[in-house]
Amino acid sequence: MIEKSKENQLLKAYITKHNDMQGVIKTNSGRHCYHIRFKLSGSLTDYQKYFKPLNIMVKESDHSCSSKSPTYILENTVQIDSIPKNTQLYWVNNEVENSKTGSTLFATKDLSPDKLNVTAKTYTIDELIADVTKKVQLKYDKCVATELIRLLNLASQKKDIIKIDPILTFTTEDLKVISKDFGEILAAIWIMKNSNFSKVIFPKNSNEKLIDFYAEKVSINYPISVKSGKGGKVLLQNLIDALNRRTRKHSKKISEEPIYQIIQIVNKNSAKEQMVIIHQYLQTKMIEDLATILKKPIELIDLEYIKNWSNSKTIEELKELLSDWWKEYSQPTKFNIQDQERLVISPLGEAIKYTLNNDPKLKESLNCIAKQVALLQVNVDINTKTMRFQKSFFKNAKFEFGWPGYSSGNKLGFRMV
DNA sequence: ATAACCTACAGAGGGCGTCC
DNA sequence: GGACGCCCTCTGTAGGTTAT
Repeated sequence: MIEKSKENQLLKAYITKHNDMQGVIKTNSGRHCYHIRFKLSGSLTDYQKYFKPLNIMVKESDHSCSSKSPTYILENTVQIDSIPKNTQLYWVNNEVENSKTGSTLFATKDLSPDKLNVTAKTYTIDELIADVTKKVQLKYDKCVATELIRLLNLASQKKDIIKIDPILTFTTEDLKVISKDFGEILAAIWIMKNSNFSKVIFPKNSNEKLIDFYAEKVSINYPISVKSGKGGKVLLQNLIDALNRRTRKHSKKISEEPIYQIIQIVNKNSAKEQMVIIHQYLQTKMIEDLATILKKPIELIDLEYIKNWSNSKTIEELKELLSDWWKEYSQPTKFNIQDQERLVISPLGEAIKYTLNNDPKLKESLNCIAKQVALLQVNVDINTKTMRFQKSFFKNAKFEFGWPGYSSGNKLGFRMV
């Protein structure tokens, strides 16, 4: 394992500078270990060729910095300025064709409306199919483009379950990415056909998080959200942003909602901090019990204290101290960790959604707000043989608090159930 | 420029109810 | 009583943004 050092920091800066000149864009990711991350296509021989002018050689790495993309070691063969000879730095090549897992055809978001350049413009079904067809033909080779175009045309049918015959040649992993990103475009085509919308418009990606597109009927734009597979959670903040965007005549003021204080806590505090503070605000039994274990008054417990406390003990000691508490509320399963506060914060977060969902006032308040935010959620699920669509009206749906979990780093959210 | 933080996207896999 | 599928909990990645 190569640790971060003054020397490889310099090496990273040196490579970054060269990449910038070559137009190779760096991807920011500081996870797991100190490394540099950028895309380079080809094989090891091609990489050697790329790095040769820099007097850097590429080696296979026995340590992996990413489970999706391969890790290599970059090493300078001569001294470069103040970088000593043989300084090593991990490099993650996130070029999609080299992915170890997942799709090897489509990188994350490559098939999204934003990347396909169809945002901020209104489309009828035919216009959308025509434009996306053109974009896909430019971007992918004939085989891939043909299959994607088949999907576009198939989505324009008046049924929920659409048979794909002959079956698709994509792998299951490709199909996940297609469902997730291309699904937004397919859903737009499907909903126009199946709910008599005349046009759709995709907002610019940066603008709206919860709304994937707007569909037009009799000159009114209705917000629509798309989920693929089992669907993810949505941040509470997105709810508020979406509501502030469109003022409704009969909607109550958000600040009068019981959920308002929770939202404030979620907004003002980091993902980890809020898990402590919400428990304190709601005065849960769980935080009382934790206070007993920590031997610290509830109001004096904060993230900093939990960090210091948990990281001053061994994992075995923590298991002994916390096992009853975990058994009562939420059981973590990952123990091979550096950030030992996880063993306290993760259960607090996993448990808080139940506390919130079991509070009728809060849950009703969440539902009241969420129902106003969009017209429809369209679920898309694609496998090699079928494409399934399902629509749910927000006003008839039920919502719950949910949390994507500690390792995601996300704040408290909600989802349609 | 870098490290740390944040967010969108979820998936993996085990428990558990149900069917044969 | 084993197979199967659903559902829930816990775990995860890629890529963008912010603070220093």
